[in-house]
Amino acid sequence: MPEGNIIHRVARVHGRWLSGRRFTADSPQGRFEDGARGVSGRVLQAVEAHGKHLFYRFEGEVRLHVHLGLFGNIRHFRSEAPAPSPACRLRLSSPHATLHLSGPQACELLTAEDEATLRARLGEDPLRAESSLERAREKLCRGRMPLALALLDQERLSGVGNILRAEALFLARLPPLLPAGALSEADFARLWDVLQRLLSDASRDGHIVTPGAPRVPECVAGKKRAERFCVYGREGQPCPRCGAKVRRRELAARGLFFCAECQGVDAVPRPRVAKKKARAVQEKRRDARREVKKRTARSTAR
DNA sequence: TGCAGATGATGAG
DNA sequence: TCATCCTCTGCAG
Repeated sequence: MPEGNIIHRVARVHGRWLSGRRFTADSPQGRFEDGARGVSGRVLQAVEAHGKHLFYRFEGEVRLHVHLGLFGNIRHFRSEAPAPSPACRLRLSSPHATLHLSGPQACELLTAEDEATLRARLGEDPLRAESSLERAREKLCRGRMPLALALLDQERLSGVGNILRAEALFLARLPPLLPAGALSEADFARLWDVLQRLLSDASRDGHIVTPGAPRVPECVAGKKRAERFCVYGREGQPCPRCGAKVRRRELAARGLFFCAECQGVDAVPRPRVAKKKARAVQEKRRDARREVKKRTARSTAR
């Protein structure tokens, strides 16, 4: 259930613990047997995160790409590992550490070229050192797509998920339905700053805690996850800033949480997205994805 | 204990 | 826009 912060944390921890170790690999679930054979017996050289994607580089230019999606889960064990669950897609084992990957959306071997193609498609990641505010603004702030949708588009900005979207827009006091192209330079700079802070704190701490959220100290380790947030999952509850009720609405089949008072939602008309243009963009992206898949299939066959 | 919903992405229509 | 993949969590009973 990860957003970019968790992925970066995983990359950091795995890079520290697992790099330099030689792993045997298998697929208890059986759906990644060929890939596991390709990795097995190799030394892990580096682990990198880009947005919500993980890239494991093994000796011999073998690259493992993992995307956890909504359901994916990755567990690591420094001491003796338990038996893997039947859903375990990939198990990486060494005498010092074991990793169990289950339910990923993507678990595949890529060539260097495939990886470069995939990464070229991703937007700026606020947690990556080489990310640039100007490039991020250029990619995010175009067109009439509502800001809340644009933030989840990983080709515009990578690593932001539904929680971060809601919390960042709240902290930056931005209306979620504002057309991305209408965002001013100053507003974008504020949003970028908020995203960087939220992501880096969450990557360090292991969970997102929004500054100003109600009853933060008591709930961090507890079950009431929504109380770590200002608006996400708090529909009908008072906004911690102004006391107005937090609202929820569906946007592209995802729940969007916001405070209409603080974020000036009612002042912004709902944008009309140019359907024909959006469809053309979607088709272009689909073609690009197919091309990567084809190349992956060809390289696996080799 | 069982079930609905979810921190994503993709393909079909 | 909707269905699908797939697993886990939180809540109701």
